[in-house]
Amino acid sequence: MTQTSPMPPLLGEATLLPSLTAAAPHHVLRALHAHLLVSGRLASPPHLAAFLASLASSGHLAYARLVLPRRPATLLAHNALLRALARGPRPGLAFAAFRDLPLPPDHYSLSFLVRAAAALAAAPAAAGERPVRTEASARRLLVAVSAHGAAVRRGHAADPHVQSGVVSMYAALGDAAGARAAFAEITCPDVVCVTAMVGALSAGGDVDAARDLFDEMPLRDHVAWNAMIAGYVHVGRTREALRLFDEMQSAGAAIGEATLVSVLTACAQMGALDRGKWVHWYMRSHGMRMSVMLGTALVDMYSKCGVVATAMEVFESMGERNVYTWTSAVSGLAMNGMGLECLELFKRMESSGVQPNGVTFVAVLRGCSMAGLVDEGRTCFDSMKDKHGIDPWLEHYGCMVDLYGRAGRLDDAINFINGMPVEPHEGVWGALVNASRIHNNVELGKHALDKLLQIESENDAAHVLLSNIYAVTQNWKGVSRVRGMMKAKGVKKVPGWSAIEVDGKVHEFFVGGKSHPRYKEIEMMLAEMSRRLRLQGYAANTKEVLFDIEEEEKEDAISLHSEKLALAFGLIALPEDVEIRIVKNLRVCKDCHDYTKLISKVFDREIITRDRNRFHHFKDGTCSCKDYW
DNA sequence: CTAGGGTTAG
Repeated sequence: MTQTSPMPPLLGEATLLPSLTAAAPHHVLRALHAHLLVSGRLASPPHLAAFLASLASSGHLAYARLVLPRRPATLLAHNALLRALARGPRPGLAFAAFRDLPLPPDHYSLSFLVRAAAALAAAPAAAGERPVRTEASARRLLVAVSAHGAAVRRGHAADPHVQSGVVSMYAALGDAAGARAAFAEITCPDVVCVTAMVGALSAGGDVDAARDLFDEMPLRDHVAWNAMIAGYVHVGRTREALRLFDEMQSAGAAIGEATLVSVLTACAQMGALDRGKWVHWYMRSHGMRMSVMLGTALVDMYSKCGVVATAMEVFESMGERNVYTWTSAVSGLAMNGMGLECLELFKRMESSGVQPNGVTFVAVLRGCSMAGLVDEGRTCFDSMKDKHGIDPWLEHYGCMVDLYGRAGRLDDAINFINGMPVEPHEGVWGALVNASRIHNNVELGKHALDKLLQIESENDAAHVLLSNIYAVTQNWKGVSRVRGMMKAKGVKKVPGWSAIEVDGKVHEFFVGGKSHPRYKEIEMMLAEMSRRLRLQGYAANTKEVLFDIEEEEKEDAISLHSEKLALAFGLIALPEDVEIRIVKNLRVCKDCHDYTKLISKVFDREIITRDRNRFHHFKDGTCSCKDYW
């Protein structure tokens, strides 16, 4: 190395600054430090600032605190540190740094402080802690208010960067009123502030207000579009999300990763495989990098559309995976009934170095329970605390009851409930109800339903089930009592629907719905289906089971569950060599399940139904769930 | 040297 300039050529300006802002291992940071010292660049405020940020984001805070006081205090350096802390894993540290500032803070300092408060508010509960309203959340509110207060006191509350931060900070806290109030203070909000408010309103569930604001925006950039699309996805209004995405493309806004992640989430929710595949194609044809988030969203979309093989291909192709990625894949295998593969993947995750979290355990426990892997599930549950230090949530207890109950080990399920260190919640009793249903234990079912209704007096499905039990056991007084209870409490059944995608368009069917433009054909097909099933000896059957879910309301005895309408439409509208994919919002009832199995055989079609809980892959007269759901 | 949008379960 020849030294022709006063600066050593080890690292040129072009490579030095970017490498300074990124997180790096300790030995690299030491080398950088030495380099900066020798070259004299540690005296340059931008270099010092970048170096401090790099130290902080690499977690070497003590190191940063050692370097900082030896240099003349500049806000530039201190702000860089604040910024890194605010974006780091422990945003609370930014508050300590703010308190210890040797100079009066400027609008940069305040914007970072507000960001730190927002990050703190949004921070998921500590590992193992079930997300609940605690003193911790009250403290977060105080912190947020104090950050906002500091901005006001220091006279920086009118800075646009601070303002947008304040709005999204209240949104992160779930304080929609706070966000509205802060937004109302802004005399002339710019695009960024309005976008923050669109996000805040969506997060608060008021998407329509968000949309009004969005429509009034004089100028919408791609982030504003993304915020609005995400808002719709967030509340499950997926069709509106996709429609807005179409408008976004027509408007010529830049489609980026965030957009596609939201679009994929929408496709996953509605089971729109064709649109999901289109996004995948779009990514490839535009040379987009398969980032962790995009890859995860793809794995999730393919899983929720029942195409596990492709989900796994994407998963395997990813260079980097985080908890979300692994959990998506584990959960995808679980809901498609692939218990052994699910367990195997979970073990791979454990050795991959990515720590599973509570959600991962919900997924793997569900996988075990779907496949009847009782002992394996128990081992997972025990390892959660012993090996991973995660305290079980109520959801995990519910999974365990489901695991024992489904396998017919009702005594174990009851003993497990009795041994719980916390009060069982609705999910636990719901799992016991379901187990009683599967194993035809009316007494236990009634007991569990009573408990469930004590906790969730408005639970529509529980009422329906209880009434069904009474009906099947010919207790008509019981039936009318439950009906009366429902009326008195104003409990309404959730309307059932089934959806099917044809040529990229999602068609929805409701019970007894005759509004579809091709209803005449559907009706004829239904008649044809009945005729051919009768030849196979099928008779509508609900007598054999003591009580069935029948979550979906029929208007009268002859009308059909929405699922059968969708199935008939699929038989008409899809080519013969294509599998029929149905998504429904409730669980499949026994009759529809039997019916679909036979249709798959008689019509020689593969049928894939996603219900509220899981997938059913019907082929040749059998179902992947082994009649066990 | 700032700001706004995005991924896992139920």
